[in-house]
Amino acid sequence: MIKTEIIFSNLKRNGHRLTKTRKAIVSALLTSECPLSAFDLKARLLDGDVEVNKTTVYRELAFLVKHNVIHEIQFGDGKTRYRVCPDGHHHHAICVKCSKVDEIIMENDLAAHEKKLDKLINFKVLHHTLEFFGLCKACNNAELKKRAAR
Amino acid sequence: MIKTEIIFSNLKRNGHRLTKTRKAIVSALLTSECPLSAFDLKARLLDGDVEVNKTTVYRELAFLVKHNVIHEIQFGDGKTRYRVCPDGHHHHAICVKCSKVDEIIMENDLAAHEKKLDKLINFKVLHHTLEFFGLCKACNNAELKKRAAR
DNA sequence: TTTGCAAATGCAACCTGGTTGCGAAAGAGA
DNA sequence: TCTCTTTCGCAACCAGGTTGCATTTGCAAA
Ligand SMILES: [Mn+2]
Ligand SMILES: [Mn+2]
Ligand SMILES: [Zn+2]
Ligand SMILES: [Zn+2]
Repeated sequence: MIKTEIIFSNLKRNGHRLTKTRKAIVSALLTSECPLSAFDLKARLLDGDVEVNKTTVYRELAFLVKHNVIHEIQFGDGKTRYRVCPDGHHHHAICVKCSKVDEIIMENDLAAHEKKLDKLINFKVLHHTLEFFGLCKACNNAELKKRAAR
Repeated sequence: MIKTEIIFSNLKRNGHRLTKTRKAIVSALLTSECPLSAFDLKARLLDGDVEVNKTTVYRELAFLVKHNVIHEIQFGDGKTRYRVCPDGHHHHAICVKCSKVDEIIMENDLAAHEKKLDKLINFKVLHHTLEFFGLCKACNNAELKKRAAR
């Protein structure tokens, strides 16, 4: 069974409706290579001939977050982005040129640092965010080429 | 020479004016125990009988960021916060209850991880953000007491 | 000390991302 | 098909932040 079907049947099983908006948003987020903002999403739905009001988009996103289907990501540019909940915790490598986003999974995450925080200042970590900003392969190559041409 | 004087004389030396707003904002950020939003700042200036228009606050903050006196911090709640540039790179431990913010300096930061990113996916890291969200000592103690009382 | 000018300020209007109230439309089980 | 909710669209709203423009102010040269 593909991921879309799993999500849809879980929602159904929990007594939620499968509206065209709901299906379209989940599908769009599943097929997107990077997290989407509400605005991005609205545009994408329109590409697939599903016209939805922005209020509906926001409400549907809130619904899907509440039911653990998707989650929010903040890149600090004032726009909340969304993606389908991944199987595990991870971070992001965000290209400052083209905005491409890669998921980063760390073998030994920051558990040791979190324990240290507890010991040193009695701070009990509930969660953390770690984002890397820089140049993706393509953008870095482009940059190098430009520099070589001079 | 105290930090305030160093900052003021640097600004002066670079041909910038020392307006009452500028001095008040730098002083407020220097004495604040945590990063302040534009709104927080405006309120604090008013406490010190310095009334400033919000536009002026934003413009002054932009000026100070541009001249490396302060820098922005994003905690993902839609408000940009500001603090005086610290001497080095660091992270934050943010209490989800009382919003207290502690600076965290890591002995061996994430340089190894950044190198790995380069090797594995050719991503050139320019900078990163790492924030820990959880309960500060006081809030955690309060929580424990509450639970014990039941 | 006065004067001249660029830098800084206040105000009103604007922008963007996101939210709310409410009546109308549409899922889905009976 | 009927009925009960959930969901939808619309218009109005809110918060954080920005812009254009006319006025004021810091400060240094005269
Ligand atoms: Mn992690
Ligand atoms: Mn670091
Ligand atoms: Zn890129
Ligand atoms: Zn706290």
